[in-house]
Amino acid sequence: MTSDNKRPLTLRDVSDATGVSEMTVSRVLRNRGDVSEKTRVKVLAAAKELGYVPNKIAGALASNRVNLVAVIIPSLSNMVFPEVLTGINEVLETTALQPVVGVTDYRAEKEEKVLYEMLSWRPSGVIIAGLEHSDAARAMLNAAGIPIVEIMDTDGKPVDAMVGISHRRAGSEMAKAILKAGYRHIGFMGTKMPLDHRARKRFEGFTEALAKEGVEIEDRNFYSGGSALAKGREMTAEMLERSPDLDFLYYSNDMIGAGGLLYLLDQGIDVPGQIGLAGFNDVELLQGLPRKLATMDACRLEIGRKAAEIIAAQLDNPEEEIENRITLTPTISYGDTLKRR
Amino acid sequence: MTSDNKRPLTLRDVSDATGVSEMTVSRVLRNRGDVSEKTRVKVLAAAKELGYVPNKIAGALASNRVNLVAVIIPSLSNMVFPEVLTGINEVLETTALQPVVGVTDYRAEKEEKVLYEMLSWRPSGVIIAGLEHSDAARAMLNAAGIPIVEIMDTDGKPVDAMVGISHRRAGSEMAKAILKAGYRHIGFMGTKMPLDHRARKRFEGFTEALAKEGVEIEDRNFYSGGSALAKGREMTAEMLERSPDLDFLYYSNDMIGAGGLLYLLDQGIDVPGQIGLAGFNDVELLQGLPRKLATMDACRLEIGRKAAEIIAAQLDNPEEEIENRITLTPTISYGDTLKRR
DNA sequence: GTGGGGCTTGATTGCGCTAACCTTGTGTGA
DNA sequence: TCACACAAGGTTAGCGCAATCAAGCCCCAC
Repeated sequence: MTSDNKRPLTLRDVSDATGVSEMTVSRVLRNRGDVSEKTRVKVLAAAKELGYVPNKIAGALASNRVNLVAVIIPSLSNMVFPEVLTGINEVLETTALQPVVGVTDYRAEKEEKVLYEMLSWRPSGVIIAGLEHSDAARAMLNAAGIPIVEIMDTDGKPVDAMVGISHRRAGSEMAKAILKAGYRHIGFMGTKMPLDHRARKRFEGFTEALAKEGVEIEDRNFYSGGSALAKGREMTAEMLERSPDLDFLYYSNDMIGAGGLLYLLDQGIDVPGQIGLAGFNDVELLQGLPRKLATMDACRLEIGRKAAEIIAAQLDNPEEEIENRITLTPTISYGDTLKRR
Repeated sequence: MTSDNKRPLTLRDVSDATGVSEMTVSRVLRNRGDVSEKTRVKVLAAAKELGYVPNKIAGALASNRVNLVAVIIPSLSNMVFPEVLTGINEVLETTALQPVVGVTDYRAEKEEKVLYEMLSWRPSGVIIAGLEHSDAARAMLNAAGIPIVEIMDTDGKPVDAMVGISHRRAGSEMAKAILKAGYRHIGFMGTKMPLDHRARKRFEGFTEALAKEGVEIEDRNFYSGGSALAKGREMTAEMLERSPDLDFLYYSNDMIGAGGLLYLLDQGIDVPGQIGLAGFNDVELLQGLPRKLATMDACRLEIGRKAAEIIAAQLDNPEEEIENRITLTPTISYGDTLKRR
């Protein structure tokens, strides 16, 4: 506990110290209404001297305005969501809004809890990852009466606005690229995450596109926990032991893909001649690998930016109709591990 | 904007719907005070049916209690702070407290702004990275009248409590280990971050310990921005070109160290025979590298846990004197790149 | 039957601030 | 010289909820 345990300061204290009314102090601190330069200076000096910090709780209650935007995401421990946050921040910094982040760990019941908790602070908007929510969560979003943007994914119906990419399409595009390059014996590796709907959709899009050409995934492997890079190595070793005839490995994220790549290079296997590889996400990390992994970028920064822009625009002018169903197009990057015919 | 734009619900609405007073509804929703099972059930049903979400702003103002803990960190884009957050979360989840994260980008003026913003919501405690703050920030922390824990670093004087490691000592320990292993021609690579005080302290500790043995750093290189892995490669290539006699490279973080390692292996250089390597942080990523980089773990999870425990304990019982200056001891991990004599 | 104790519920008040209105003082133009 | 506009600042009334205290109710022991 820090030193001086006196009663916390209020507008009243600043008012007493300067001789002007509380209202005038409030006006000065918010830069609102007409205040003479003289009193403005005096009030600011006193507030600073006393160390007064306005109580936003009281302010929010009185004005019925809260400059917070709830941002609800599944995880902070891979690079994808921090980058989305960066995009959100970039835009919100140009406004009076502030993001507040909640993490769900990919669990619907936690999402519900976090959402409830955040809504109880009456934010001005919500940015939430995914289109899949519990009925209760969806009901809360509907009833909140504030702008809602669902991000990352556009394969489904949003509550209000949405910004993302089609993961189904991303999977299918990658499948087409792989087939076009001439690979036919394909293995898949991913996370053991029934609740990661976007990974699931990519997988579905992938297998469907293969099926159209009469190709089936010949082996698959899932992991959970641990270092993704190490897991990528392990799983790849296992899979090639089990299915030595594979000529392509598709990884549900770049990190395990990088692990697989490092393993294959260690083993002296010809990549992409004997075996081709691809991941997903285009993480920065890949730039430093001995060979560049084929991947697809997920437009993370752009998703964050657009989502924040939608919130800001709606708050700015609720009447205005703006584009609020945005599907971005991820670009495939062939790198050095997906040979083109 | 979501559908029904009616006036937001209040306790009053639930009260009207059930026929009991607002106070009783409040009691039910907070599980506070004696309420008969019958009315409890009735009220909960009505609240759920209406989709009522309590207004914490009003609640906080009335009760003068806010169950938020402000967590202020420099960045989310490397793995170190998310892991600290995980530790904080683990502990706070066992309490009624909730973390709220603010990011400073290693800039003092932004730290000040973020702190001011967070304090204006009157949190119950603050966890803030580092011991270096602007005078204004320190004044705010002092005047806040709530538990403050400064984390990561213990080389300095805290405002209140602190939990971390001595980065100066971490640097010096690594220097000793390197010398003991017989290396003498040492290069250093790090981030171009005058404001990362912990990196600076490690560097100082490192050079001082070397100096004691009459050894000086022979070359150094700093980077900013871009993929750390790629930068590690580039800088290492440059440095070895410039100073081919180096026999050890010390990196200020594991990510650039990993880049350097991959580069040296590519070049067929004998690691650790010809050149030894070490990084800092013990990131999970290292597990998947072809060779394990020597490093030092920064006790990130534990720092988060302990910090949260201190906050929780102080709020629980402000009188109780608890250990609030905790210096953890990082353990050095030799991996495969720091040969021992 | 009756007084008292515990359980349950209700009424009042105010948290710190801001929206909306109101008052005062000053300068300006006809 | 006077009316009037407008800038500068004050007054009043809540925002939605929880602390506090008071009141109602029921049941049991004596």
